[in-house]
Amino acid sequence: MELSLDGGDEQLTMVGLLFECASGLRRVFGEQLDRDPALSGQAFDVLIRLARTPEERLRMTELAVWTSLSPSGLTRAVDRLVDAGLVERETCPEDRRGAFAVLSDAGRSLMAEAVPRHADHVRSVVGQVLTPAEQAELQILLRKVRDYLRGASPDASPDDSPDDSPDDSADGLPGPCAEASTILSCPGEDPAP
Amino acid sequence: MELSLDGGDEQLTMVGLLFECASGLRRVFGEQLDRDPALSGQAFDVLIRLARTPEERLRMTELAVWTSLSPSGLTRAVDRLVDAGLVERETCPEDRRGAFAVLSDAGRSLMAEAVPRHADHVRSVVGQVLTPAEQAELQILLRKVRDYLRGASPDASPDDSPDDSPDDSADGLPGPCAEASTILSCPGEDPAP
DNA sequence: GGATATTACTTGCTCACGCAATTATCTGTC
DNA sequence: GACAGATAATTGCGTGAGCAAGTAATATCC
Repeated sequence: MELSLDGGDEQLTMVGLLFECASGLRRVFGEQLDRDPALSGQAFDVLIRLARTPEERLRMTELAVWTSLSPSGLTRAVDRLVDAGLVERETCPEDRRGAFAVLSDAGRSLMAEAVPRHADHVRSVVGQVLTPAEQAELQILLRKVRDYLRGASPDASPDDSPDDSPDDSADGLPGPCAEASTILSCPGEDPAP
Repeated sequence: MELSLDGGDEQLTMVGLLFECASGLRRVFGEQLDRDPALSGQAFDVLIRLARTPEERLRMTELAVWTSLSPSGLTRAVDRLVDAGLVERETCPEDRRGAFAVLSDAGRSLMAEAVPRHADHVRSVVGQVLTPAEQAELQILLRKVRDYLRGASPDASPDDSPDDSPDDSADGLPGPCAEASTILSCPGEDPAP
């Protein structure tokens, strides 16, 4: 049985390619990042997210969304970073259930050194594969997918909150800028200044 | 310090978006697949790879590459599938070190039911986000990235293996279909083989 | 022909992640 | 003001993944 090969599964193929690219890039960049002693790819992901936030602090929940981690996963990740001295926890005065993860001085200076190096690496790799025009095109397409996924996040049930319509731009997430997670982006401004 | 926000990091942003898309899609499709008992996203990935191979059998090493898994990771994954009765191990007569993973009858019939359903789901999601033209474009771009990563896998020297051409039919793998891993396979942030 | 290196896979160990349950706090209703 | 329900984060537990080391068979070299 041939299970519909050929061109009948363009979408399946596309998704497969996307997964393959993600894991390949993670490997390539992870290897580079791990040259810094205590800087796994995951750690870098969390740290750059903080570094690129106005006051270098984010609520745990928000950080979890940006890093595509579950709440518990983020708790452990931050635990490790706190142990490593790169991040500090701070309780939220307005809502005492909440906690901020804040970049420490050590974290800031580590990132000041690591980010440009990593960015150069990424630039060089991407530059070898795609022309600037292609890069721009790919970014647009991926952003469409990402925006859709943000909206469809919780569950595609008809019974829940009105925030999952496919075209909305206000899905309860951080600011207008809404950028990529894992390795970068530019969180515009804070939701609740 | 602001760590070069703004438009200076287009490539970094792009890679971040790609990671975010991958993990979002993995979540969405994984949820659906897990409705089948004993069909994790990872399992599906291995199985579809086998199902789409001419004789429904692949050497462990090859399968590891296609699924973006480490050799040990694949060994365990196949162990689970063997326990579940979906795959069988077969020793290679020409090279007695080697082993084939072969789709079992149960595996074949499971996939015969699961693949079309999954493909419909993927089609429907992708169709909601991208026009056919955009899908085609995205696929082309991702394939470029994937092909580069295949070459850069072991060591990033410019003269890589003649592995597979853009339409991949020449990498010793399933002929005309030869596509990406299909669902899932995120090896976290660790370097592979 | 026999020692050495290489390849193909497996096993031991450790660790990161997600799910489910838990604790503490906030919100809403009466 | 007190109780029910929702929300933020953490912890217990199980699982899947990678690295390093181990085993077996093959390839290479003298």
